[in-house]
Amino acid sequence: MEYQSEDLNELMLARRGKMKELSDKGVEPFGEKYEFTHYAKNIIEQFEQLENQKVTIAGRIMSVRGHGKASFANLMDMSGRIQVYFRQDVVGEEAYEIFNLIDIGDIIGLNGRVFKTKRGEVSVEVQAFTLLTKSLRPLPEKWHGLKDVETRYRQRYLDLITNPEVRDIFVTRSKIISATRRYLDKLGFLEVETPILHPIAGGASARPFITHHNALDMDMYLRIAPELYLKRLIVGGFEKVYELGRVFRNEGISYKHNPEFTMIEIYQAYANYENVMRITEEVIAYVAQEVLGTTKIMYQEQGIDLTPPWNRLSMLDAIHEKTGADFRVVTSQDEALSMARKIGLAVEKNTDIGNIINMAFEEFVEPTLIQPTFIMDHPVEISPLAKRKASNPRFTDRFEAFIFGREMANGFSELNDPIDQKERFLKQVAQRAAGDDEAHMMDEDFVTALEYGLPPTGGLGIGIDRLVMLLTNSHSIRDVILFPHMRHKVE
RNA sequence: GACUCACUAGCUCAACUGGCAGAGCAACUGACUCUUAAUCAGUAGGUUCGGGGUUCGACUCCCCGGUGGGUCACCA
Repeated sequence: MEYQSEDLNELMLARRGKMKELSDKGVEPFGEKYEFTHYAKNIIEQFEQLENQKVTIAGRIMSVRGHGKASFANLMDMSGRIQVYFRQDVVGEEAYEIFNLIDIGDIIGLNGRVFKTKRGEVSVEVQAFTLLTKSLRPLPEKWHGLKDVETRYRQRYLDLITNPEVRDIFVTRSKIISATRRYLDKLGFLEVETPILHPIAGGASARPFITHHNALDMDMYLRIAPELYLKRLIVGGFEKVYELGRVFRNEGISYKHNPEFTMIEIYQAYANYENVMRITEEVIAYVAQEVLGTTKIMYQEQGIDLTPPWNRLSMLDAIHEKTGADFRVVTSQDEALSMARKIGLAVEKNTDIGNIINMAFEEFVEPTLIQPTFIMDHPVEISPLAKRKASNPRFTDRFEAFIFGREMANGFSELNDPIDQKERFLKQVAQRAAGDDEAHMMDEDFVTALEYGLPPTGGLGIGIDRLVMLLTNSHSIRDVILFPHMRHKVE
C-alpha cells in the first residue's frame, strides 16, 4: 500500500524507515496476541515478593534514556508506568540492535527480572522482548503532555496516552456508574432497557433529533427521556425499575450541555416523591463514599457536603427568602406579573403563573444553591407529568436537587390520573401549536396505559455526567465525556 | 446565536512599537552499561489556521472566513 508521501513529515518517514528495517531483520511490526503475567502497578506495589522474580508485561514505550550499550525506558500499561532496563549483555547484540529501532510510542511485550535501581526505582531488567505494534506517528511531548484542548477532544486517544489525570477521570466515571448500579441492585431494583428510537419524543421538554426508519417508512426520534416507557413497565407490574443510558437533546453545546448525555431514571411503585428524594441523596452519598471514600468533597475550590439529609425547601419559600416576593399569596396572573416586575424580572405578558415562578426561581435562587438542596413543590404548569399536591392543585409533589447551583436530579410523585394526564398533554400540544417546539407531544398509548392503572409511584432522574463532573472536580462536561461532539473538521 | 480570547516546527511555547521566524522536548548523526524531564557534540525540521487588503516590508495592523476555549443567551 502506497501512502501519499507529501502527507508524511520527516518524523513519520523516519518511523516508516525503521519499520522497513525491522521487517528486513525478520521482525513483524504488527504482532500477535501476547500473554503477560503482571501489570506495572502490581510489580511496584508487590516489589518485596517479586524482587528477582521473572515477570512478563506489555505496554507502550513512553520514554527512552539511552546509554550506549544499555538503555532505560518507561513502559505504560493500563495500570500505570514502570521503568524497564535493556542491557546489550543481557538481551544479546542482535536483540539490542532491534531495540535501537524501537521508538517512543511503540508497543512491546517483554519479560525480565524485577529489581530496584541504585536510586531506588522498581524496574524490570529485560531478558527478552517482542515488538507488538510499531507506532508510525510521534506522540505529544513527554513532559508537558498534550495541552491543546481541541486536539484533546478530537483525538481523545492521545489525551489518554499522554495525560494520566484524564485517564483517572474516566476510571472514576466507570466506578461511579457501577456503584450506582450496585446501590440500586441491592435495593432490589430491576435494570431495564427501553427503546432509544421513539415514535413520539416524550418525558421531557426538549427538542429531539429526528431520524428515519426506511423499512417502516416512518420518522423516529432519538429519545429525550426514557420516562414514559419506564412508567409503562410499572403499569406492567415491574414495581422497581431503573434505566441508565444515553438520551439525546437537539440543543446547544456548552460546558454543561452535550447533545447526548447519560442519565439514570428510577421508578418505585407505591412510593412518593418523599421516598425518591431519600433515594436521591442516599445514592449520591453512597457513590461518593464508594468512589472517593468520603461524602465531603471539593468542587472548584468550594467545599460541598453530600452527607444526607440534604436541605429541603419549597420553591415558593426559597423565592420568598431570596427576594422578599411572596408568590404564595398570588392567585392571578396579573398579580404574578406585577410581583415579577417588582423584583426586576423581565417577563412577557402572556407568561403563566407557573412559568413566572419558575423564572424567579432560576434567576434569584438557583445560583445560590451551593450545598445540596432539594427544591420542592413546583408549579403544575412546568410539571406536566407530576402529581398535584393534595393540599394545593396548582403545585405538584415534585423536587429538584441542586448542588453548586446546578440541577443534579429531578423527581416527583408520578401523575397517575389518566384524565388529568390527558388534559395536561392537550395543554402541551396547544403550546406546541403556538410555536413552542419543546412542549410535550401527545402520547395516546401512555394515557391508555394510565387508564389500565399506574400504582402510586415515585420517580426520579439523575444526570450522570453532571454527577461525574461534581465528583471529579471537572469544570466542563467535555472533560467527563470521552468523545464530546465537535464540529466536523474540514481540511 | 452574541461578545471575547486563541490558533507559530510532530508536541509545549517565544518573537519588543510593523524590521532576518526562535527555544525545549521529539527526530536524525556520533559518544556513553544504574539513568529517570539522562548527559555531551553536531544536523535537519515552518502554507506563522485560510483568503484578501494596507505597507518598502506583516506572525504582528485592517477586512472576510474556519476551528476551538471562555462568558452570556437558549436549554433541565
